Amino acid sequence: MNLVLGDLNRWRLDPLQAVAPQLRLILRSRIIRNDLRPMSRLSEPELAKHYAVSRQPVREAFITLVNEGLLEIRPQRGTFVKRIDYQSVLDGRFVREAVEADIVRLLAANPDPALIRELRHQIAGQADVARRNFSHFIELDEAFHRTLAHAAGVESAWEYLNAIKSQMDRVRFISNEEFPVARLIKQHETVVDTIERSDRDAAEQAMRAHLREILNALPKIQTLYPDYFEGSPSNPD
Amino acid sequence: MNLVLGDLNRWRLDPLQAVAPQLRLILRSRIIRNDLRPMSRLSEPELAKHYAVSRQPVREAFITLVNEGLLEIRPQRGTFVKRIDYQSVLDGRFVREAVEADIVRLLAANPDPALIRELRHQIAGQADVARRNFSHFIELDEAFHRTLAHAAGVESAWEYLNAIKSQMDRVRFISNEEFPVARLIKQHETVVDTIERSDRDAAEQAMRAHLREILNALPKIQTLYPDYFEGSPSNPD
DNA sequence: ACTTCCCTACTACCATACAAGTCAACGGAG
DNA sequence: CTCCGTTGACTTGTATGGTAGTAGGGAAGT
Repeated sequence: MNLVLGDLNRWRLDPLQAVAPQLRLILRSRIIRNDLRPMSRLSEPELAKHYAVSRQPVREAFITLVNEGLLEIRPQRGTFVKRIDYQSVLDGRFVREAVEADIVRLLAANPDPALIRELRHQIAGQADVARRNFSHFIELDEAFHRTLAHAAGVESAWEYLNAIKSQMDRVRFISNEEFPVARLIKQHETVVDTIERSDRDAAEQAMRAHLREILNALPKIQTLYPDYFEGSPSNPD
Repeated sequence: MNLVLGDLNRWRLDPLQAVAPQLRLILRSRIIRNDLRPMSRLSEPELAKHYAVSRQPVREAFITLVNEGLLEIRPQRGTFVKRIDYQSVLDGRFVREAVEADIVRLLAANPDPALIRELRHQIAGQADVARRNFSHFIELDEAFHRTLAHAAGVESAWEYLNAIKSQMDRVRFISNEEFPVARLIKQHETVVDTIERSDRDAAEQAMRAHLREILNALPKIQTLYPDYFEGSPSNPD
């Protein structure tokens, strides 16, 4: 069985920069976007040949992706795209809710008009691309939440949440139909509104409700694509 | 200038397991315990020779430690123990406060007598080793907080916080004198008491107060050891 | 028909060699 | 003495070969 190459060659390597980090980004993106599917096999030599590099940088990219929970290396057996750990998604969502609830509380305590304007501007952009380009919407969604963290003065806190966001985004890319984009945007608006009128409790609740949205979609998706998950109720491994 | 080897050879490598992960754990532990100090240089070939392995596994261990924010590889220049990013410690603490506040709220909503007993047992152990062995106390402290996460059903959430804990522990190991262990243990007791009597707000506040304790020590330590930090007010890089 | 063993084709892991960039010391020119 | 270019000993990054372990298929034995 050979590797699922797809349109892998859309990506180009910059010969001036180190190869391993570039491969890391490429593979990471492809896994999150479900272009490389769970349990599919990644062959070190095959990828190396395809990019005309040696096996070593490929291997180093693999190692970093193992640390991010996206790959699984089974020694002397092979390297595979990790299935999505159901419980980890739930727990990651829990972490995000806790952190971002505190963030909006901070912001609502002392609303900054410039920030409100910026957020409203971003939301307008989200509405623009809403249905057309789901992948683009996720980027804008990422930017929105990152802006909140930045405004609260805890931007590096957001870095800590990257691995969490990755797993949640994987779920979204498996089946974007399950995510009511219009509603998500409405929730963004509610968050901004409550911050603007300095209603800390309402802002916190709005953010918590927003981040619980995935709880509606997750079970459906797990039922539709059970093979993509592990550690789930119906697939306890 | 050569590497600070110290009593590096206290550690032994198990020839049956892969070398790179073992090196990763050894180096990680030495960095967190401030045995390898910020900005000190780590030489790939020197470490390789010392452990009688090749450069490759050493290099792979380095890469994982870069991802954990403990090392910094400057290409063609050298590999150095990263200085502690002041803002990252603050933001990491912020994340922990948010998450663990929600955790104890969950636990207080439905207190489990068996859990309360277990936690009290752990606290007794903490008091035992309190002054004698600071390193051991930190391990028990880690176990305490992990037990809370486990009981709340979000143990894998705790995994996401590991990198945060690492940086905070580095601060503690730089100068353990600044940390009033007796008070920390008292705060643990307060957390357990409030959970037991199902006082959610009090439990949350107790945990938040507990995790703000490092805010007292951090500025002092930064003043005493400015070279160990970067991104701090007085050392803005 | 079923089990056991071996052989082959893989794999990840490690060792070694090579390439390319960095930096400091040295030495000669002005 | 000062300045600048060169050199050479470092560094990390990449390439490639070798080793041990795994899995699967087929042959031999029960």
